[in-house]
Amino acid sequence: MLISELAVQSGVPLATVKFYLREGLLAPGTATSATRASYDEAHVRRLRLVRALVEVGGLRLAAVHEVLAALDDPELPQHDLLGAAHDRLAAQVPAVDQAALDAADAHLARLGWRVHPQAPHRRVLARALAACTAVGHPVDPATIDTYARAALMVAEVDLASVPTTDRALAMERVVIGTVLHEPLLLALRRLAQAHVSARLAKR
Amino acid sequence: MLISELAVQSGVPLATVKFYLREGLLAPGTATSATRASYDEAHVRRLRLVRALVEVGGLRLAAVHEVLAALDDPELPQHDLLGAAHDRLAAQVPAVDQAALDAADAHLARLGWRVHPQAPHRRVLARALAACTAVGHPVDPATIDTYARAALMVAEVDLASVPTTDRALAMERVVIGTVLHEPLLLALRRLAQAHVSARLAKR
DNA sequence: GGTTCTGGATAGTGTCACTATCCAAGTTTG
DNA sequence: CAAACTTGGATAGTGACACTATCCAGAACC
Repeated sequence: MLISELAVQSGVPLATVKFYLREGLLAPGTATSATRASYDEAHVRRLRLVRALVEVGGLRLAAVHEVLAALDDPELPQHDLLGAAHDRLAAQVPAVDQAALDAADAHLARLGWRVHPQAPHRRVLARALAACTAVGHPVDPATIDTYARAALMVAEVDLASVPTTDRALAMERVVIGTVLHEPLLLALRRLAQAHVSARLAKR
Repeated sequence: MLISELAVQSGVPLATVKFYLREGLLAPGTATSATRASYDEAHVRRLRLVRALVEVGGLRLAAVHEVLAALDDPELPQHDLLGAAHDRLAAQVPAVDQAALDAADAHLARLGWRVHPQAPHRRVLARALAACTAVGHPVDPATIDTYARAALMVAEVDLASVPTTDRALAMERVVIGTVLHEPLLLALRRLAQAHVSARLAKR
């Protein structure tokens, strides 16, 4: 497949395909001559994945880069596939002050969740909690508990659906499950809010 | 309070406070002379809200504008406070093709959720589902059902925590609950994934 | 043999969220 | 009272980001 066909197939403008090649988000095709290269289905898939991560997942290209590096890394230990994906997805989360982190850890301890102390999402949690407090609407522990139960339900189906046989497929599933299912969950939450709200209004 | 004090109090650079005033994200202070104005606690609160929405909620300033307009609109009907907030939060979601929308509606119908056909989150859901399918990992209905149950749990505590007496406070709660609790839920989901993953590895 | 397409290089665009500078008018301080 | 500072308002500049456009010389198809 020529680069122009790749562009058409994937629905990505040619100029953008070239840009992704330059940025290393897409592997070069196999050169068939000095001025020609051929691309295959794998390139189409990769291109679609990049677009999905950017447009639906809201990732920036630097994050996409990290994710793709993880996908393509054959050295990545099978057992910490998820941790690797998470680290690469939240690498750029800014530092938070110790008090906020302690508050987040207190919740995690209450929930009985053992997570790696370097897990970047501890910081995300801490930031979110601190922000709610800062605007005068602190999150109460009972609310956290409900959110946590919901999160646990979701996490269980997420991990259950990861194939155990094919490593490459598992890796891809983890990434897609983590990134592309987020808007899914958020959309469902807002729709559920609308549903519950309508239900309440009817009574 | 002078503008320079407001900047210090809120932790926002003076140049940025001026910028927000220009953009209409912050109400002008009450002029005490031709070259002086005074600001109060309400300005500090508003400034903190704007920063939280931007930094933690990831909203762009145009969306913050919409949200603040809703917060400040005394005409807004009490009963559809949530709908108004949602519409303003997802106004710029691009259109999706009919097939994707139909797929999303099929799920909603199965769940028995009655939502307004103009709810912008139907489109968000449709986009997310379509993206998963496009990259070769379609979401199966059982997964959606679990996500939906989790979303419903969360939505119920969200709405239960909205005060019914103070309209202004209720409005603020809806906005904060919708926007600032999102990173909370996402962080908890990822932490839950790590927790479940560790639990599985131990066996 | 002329049009079309290639990879590679370079430069330009538009959006976004600030950030910096300047100003004349007014206020505080010594 | 004068020097130094601060004010609101206007205007312009910055830097990150994700493209998008143009140009090129050398193939390749027809």
